[in-house]
Amino acid sequence: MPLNERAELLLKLLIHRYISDGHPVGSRTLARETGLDISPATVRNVMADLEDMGLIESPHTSSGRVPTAQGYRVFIDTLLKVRPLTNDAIAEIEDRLYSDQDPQRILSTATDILSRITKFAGVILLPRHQHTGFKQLEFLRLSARRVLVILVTSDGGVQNRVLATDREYTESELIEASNYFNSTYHGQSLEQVRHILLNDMQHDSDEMNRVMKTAVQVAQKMFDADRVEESDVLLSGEENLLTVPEFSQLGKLRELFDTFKTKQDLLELLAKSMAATGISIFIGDESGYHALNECSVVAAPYEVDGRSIGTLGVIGPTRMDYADVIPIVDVTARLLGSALGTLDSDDIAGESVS
Amino acid sequence: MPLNERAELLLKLLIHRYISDGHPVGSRTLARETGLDISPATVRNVMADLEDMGLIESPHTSSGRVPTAQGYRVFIDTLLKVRPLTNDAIAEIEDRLYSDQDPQRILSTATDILSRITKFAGVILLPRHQHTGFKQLEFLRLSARRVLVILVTSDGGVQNRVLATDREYTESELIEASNYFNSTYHGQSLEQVRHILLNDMQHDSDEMNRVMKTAVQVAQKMFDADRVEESDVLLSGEENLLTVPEFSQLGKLRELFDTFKTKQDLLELLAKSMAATGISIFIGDESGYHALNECSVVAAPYEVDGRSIGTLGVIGPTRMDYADVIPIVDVTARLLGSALGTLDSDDIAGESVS
DNA sequence: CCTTAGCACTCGTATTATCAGAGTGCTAAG
DNA sequence: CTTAGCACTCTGATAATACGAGTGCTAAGG
Repeated sequence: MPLNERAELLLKLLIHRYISDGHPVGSRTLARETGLDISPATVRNVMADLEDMGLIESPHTSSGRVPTAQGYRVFIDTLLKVRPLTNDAIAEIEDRLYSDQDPQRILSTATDILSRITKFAGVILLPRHQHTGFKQLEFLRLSARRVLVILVTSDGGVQNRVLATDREYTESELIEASNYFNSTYHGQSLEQVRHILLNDMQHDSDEMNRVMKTAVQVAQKMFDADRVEESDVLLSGEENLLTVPEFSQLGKLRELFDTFKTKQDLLELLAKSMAATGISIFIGDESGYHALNECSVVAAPYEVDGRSIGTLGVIGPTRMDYADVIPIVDVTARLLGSALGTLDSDDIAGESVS
Repeated sequence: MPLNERAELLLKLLIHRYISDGHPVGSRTLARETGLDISPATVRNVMADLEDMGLIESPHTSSGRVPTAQGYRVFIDTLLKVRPLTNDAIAEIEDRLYSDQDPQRILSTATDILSRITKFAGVILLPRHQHTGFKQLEFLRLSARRVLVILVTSDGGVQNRVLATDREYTESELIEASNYFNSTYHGQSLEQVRHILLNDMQHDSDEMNRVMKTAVQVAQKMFDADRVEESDVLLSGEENLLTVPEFSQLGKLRELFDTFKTKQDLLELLAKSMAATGISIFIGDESGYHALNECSVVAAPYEVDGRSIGTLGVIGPTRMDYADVIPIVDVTARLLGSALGTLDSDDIAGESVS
């Protein structure tokens, strides 16, 4: 069931039209739109075909047609010409991303950029720390039984956590411990470190001296806590969705915001995008999540050193201007990747992970 | 213009009734409600008086009456009997707040508690670090020109920031610097430290050795950055407001969420509450912020060691059940204070701030 | 002087009817 | 295959209507 040229043209025009003014579009309008000398009746025939193929539908017996998720899919995959960003726009994104040194803040800047430019919600799947390198671990004694553990990763990220310890450690024990730890695990990936730690815990503790045990125990706790953490998704600009006419029913909106709050579904969806290469687009119910029924998600992984470490994207109504949104997501992902990469290469020679 | 007993009773009943079902309440309903043998006409006379006093108003010429902001004010100040929390409920809040060691997370748990229980939005003004004590500053060399600065405060809080430095510092310089810094400023309040730092910068640098300068410069940067930071307000449960009938107009809602996003107004409002003692309640436009027109904010400062260090509260529609919300805010503030205080006293003897 | 019954009046809301406009599907002719 | 014509459907706006709830006022009664 290949589309002939005219059907393609009409589908494309219909979607453009629908995206730009949001009303179902009828045969007369569409006939005028083509520029060709073609009558509404003819258009109606073609539209009937498109409807049979499941690409468009009419909300009511007699109002114009509206694209279905499948219609958008065909449109995006085969008909869409994206509208590249101007150099100015690119430079502006770049400026904002490069104006900070702290990876955590850069990431949140990225979602902010996405939501501000698109006027929808920006979302980002934070880097999975398993794939980044271990760089440094420091212990700071806060009080008798509370130790602050600071983990520095090769991408310049810093995490800290206050741990309640089982027994009291002295200042010097902790220093020794961190020295031991840093020299032992230097240059490994976090994933590897975690594995080794697990092993070390299984070997009976006799082989290890007390200091090693200290370090391992404390670090183990830290890694454990890190795994549980579900703050892996950052969202911003949700408020933009309030004024999107598609979401004018408060019930829908509530459902959507609840989904945003738990983040679980978003996380899974973005994980899918990360597994793919390039831009992923989930249209309407394609995502499989009920709350995202009327939403589309445009996402792209961002890479450092040629490896995808996370995904960012935009969540908006299915009726969004893909030609605009796609390049924005694309460019932001690239620039974010290189902004993070820059931090990386800023490391002292010899400390980068192989 | 004092209210006689019957007028008070009627105002109270009217507000209760309005709070519970949201419809303007008329004379017949109210007459029935009293239990007294009183006719609707009599009630109407009283209502007319109350309207003259500005305590109630009718949305339209002929529908029942609704309390005005001023009416709520009188109600809350003189007529309201709060509904204390059950011991179970208190214990539950306590459990959640005490189940964590990290002040940052405890604070965010607090807003979560507020929003979950009240079904409105929870908000918290984070502790003003100026008033807490300085405890420890550590420098960690990340790369040639990037230093991680870790500031530990006496309340157990940890802040870290990556700084790009003007020149390269060696590992040992940094250690010396932090030693110098920690011994010099030990036990001072952050406020004091900041002041001394400012002074130190003004004295011509000749009097200071290089290490001192290092520490001061880096710390100065850190404090500066901290001051600018406007992440002083934490909000949660905004999505609860989506289903509040009062906010069914998307325009209003959008305005509200924008206010939430910038946080500036909330910050000012909560600052007012912190200046007061005990529960503050801002009803409707009393707050002075247009977006909060139809909202009330119930807030209470939380104290550690008898000193208010922040404020938490609930943002909901003016028509909220104050009898429930007030004790929730009150109890949460108290428990949060003591939860944070516990962390404090956990410090090793001699390290607490006088 | 306070209370109350009665009554006319005002609005808001829901229901219904009506009508114009937009669009469709079908048929038959070019 | 295209197109004109036509009957039909459905939406949305507008107006008419009726109804219910509630008010304010007045006048009578305690």
